[in-house]
Amino acid sequence: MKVKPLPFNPIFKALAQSIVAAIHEVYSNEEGLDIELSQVYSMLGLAPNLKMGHIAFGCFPLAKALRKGPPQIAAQLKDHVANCPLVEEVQAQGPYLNFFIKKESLGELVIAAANSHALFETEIFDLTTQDEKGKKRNEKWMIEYSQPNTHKILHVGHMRNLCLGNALVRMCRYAGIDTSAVTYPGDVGTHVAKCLWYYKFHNQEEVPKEDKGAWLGQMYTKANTLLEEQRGTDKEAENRESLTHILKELHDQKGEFYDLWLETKSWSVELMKETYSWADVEFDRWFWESEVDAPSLTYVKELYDQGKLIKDEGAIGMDLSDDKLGFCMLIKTDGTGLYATKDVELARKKFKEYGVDKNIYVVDNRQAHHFKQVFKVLEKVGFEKAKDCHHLQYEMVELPDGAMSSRKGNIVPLMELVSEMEKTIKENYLEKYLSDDSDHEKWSQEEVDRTARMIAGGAIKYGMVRVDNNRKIVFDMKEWLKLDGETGPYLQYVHARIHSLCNKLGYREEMPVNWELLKEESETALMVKLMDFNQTVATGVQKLQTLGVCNYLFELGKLFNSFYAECPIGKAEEELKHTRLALAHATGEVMREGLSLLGIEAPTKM
RNA sequence: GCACCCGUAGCUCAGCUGGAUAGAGCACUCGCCUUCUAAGCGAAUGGUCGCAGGUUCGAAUCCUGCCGGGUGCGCCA
Repeated sequence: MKVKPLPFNPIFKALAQSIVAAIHEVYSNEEGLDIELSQVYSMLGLAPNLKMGHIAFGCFPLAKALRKGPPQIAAQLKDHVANCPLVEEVQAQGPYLNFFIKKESLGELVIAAANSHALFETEIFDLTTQDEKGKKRNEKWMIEYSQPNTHKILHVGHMRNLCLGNALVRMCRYAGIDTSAVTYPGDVGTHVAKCLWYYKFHNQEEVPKEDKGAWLGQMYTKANTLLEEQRGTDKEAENRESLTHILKELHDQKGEFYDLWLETKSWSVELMKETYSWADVEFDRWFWESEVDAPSLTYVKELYDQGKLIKDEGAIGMDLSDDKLGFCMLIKTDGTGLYATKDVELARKKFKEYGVDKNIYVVDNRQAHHFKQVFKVLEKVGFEKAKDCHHLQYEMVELPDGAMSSRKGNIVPLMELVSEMEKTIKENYLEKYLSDDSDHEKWSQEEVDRTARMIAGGAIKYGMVRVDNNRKIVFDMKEWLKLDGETGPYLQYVHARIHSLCNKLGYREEMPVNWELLKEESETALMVKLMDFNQTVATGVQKLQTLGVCNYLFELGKLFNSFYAECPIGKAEEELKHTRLALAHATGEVMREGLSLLGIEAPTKM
């Protein structure tokens, strides 16, 4: 992505400055020496373990310019870098300069910064771009995610897209990018016709009072089954005729099926909204497929009239074989458009309405070819913004026995997973709080329900975004109901523990602290990890990946749990108690902030 | 046939813009609640990084070929 990382980490920045100065001091006479602060900054990283140091600088990239071995460079720079005010000690270990940072610096610049929230308000990217008048402004991105079809059911497969897109939007916004979140539901097409066909001619059931969207999804599945059964029989032609008739009414926007479409669509939309609300997702704009349908056809016809498209075998499209992308069909022989046609129009609409610098599509990897074609067509017809369109692909969610398909009906409806999980959580963990047992504080039923909801959300969302986008997720209900180990609830538990701890010991930001007292390895490890939070998010935004943040939070959680087990807080001497409490609180703040980037709520007790 | 993705511990996965001894979780085995939430902590076990070459001071990481699995490639979306 276009954004450049800034030297936002004050500790890294000070070290980088110090290293640059040292290089100039030591090698002032050398030729070809042209090293910049940002370069050195980007070469700094956490040391592999605390015995070696806190932050490491590998001298490899300097070796070529200086024509010296990296270990020699490290040894020569060592003494010149030691006077950096934040540094306790520097060691040259082979090709590396390893820095030990003063506890005072870590305490003030990391712990105190997290507790005052200054850490979360740091600008972590160079976000400015220039507008037409040369005026600087922040980058504007658009992320399109969640493209569910109406008249079908939302299942766990849709959750990956939803959780990934939501997390990316939140991460981009955290990073200061002006990001709009948009969705593109499919409310037209043959799937709708099939559903309405079954509903009108074959359904015997009463329309339920509630959950009409899910019920409608079953109509669609039944329609497919019946159409499949009647294939090859004398009904086949009749069915095809009916479907054509329905599609025509939908296209003409009049007739009984059009009215039926409006009504049934609202049932599906209700289900979508319920799901989005559950997922804590909000969209700035809903782009309906029906809304770009007609304009897309008009536009493509214009392109054809301008001679930018060709007719082949009766269909109109663009020959992209020079780009090894085959033929991109845009108008079928029957004169109607396709998916690609609408996406060409939608891209133009997005840039026109929002004037974004980057247009990202979160869509599964089966559409990779489709988007390459669409973007190439846009480029070839002279749409300059085509270069700013980006397909973010991810792998599918499958069931142990293969791919999910609402056509076949072998799916796990999302809300089924949610209720199953909430039930398990209550039974295994929360019901004990309802009793008058003196071991526990008593909770209200409402608190239990709300907490179960948060934890189920944490488990599902974390499960969806913790693996690499390119890796398939095999959904196994049994596995997902286990809530120990690397899971959302593990992270939420850390937050709940910290909250309860701070509550019990009366944490206040103004408590007198002495950072020098944090001598235990688990304390240092936690501080160093906390220092790396913003960098982790920045990298995630650049790579459009969520797993980095997940790994970070899990490691942070583990470090906290070790610290919690090893370092008594309540029983510690007053000054140490306050200092440790500040460290714990800072961890809680980073955990809460990090979870919120993933769209996950952090319960205060569980 | 062509294109893209995946192949790391028994299972699920990190690590991949080359760099310090290949890491987690689950499962299995041991230990830790009269002490701040045991959804936790500690310890032990477990790997020819698919195979073969190449580039490099250095390769799980980059390049080439092969093997195995998945997906896509004109009238669906």
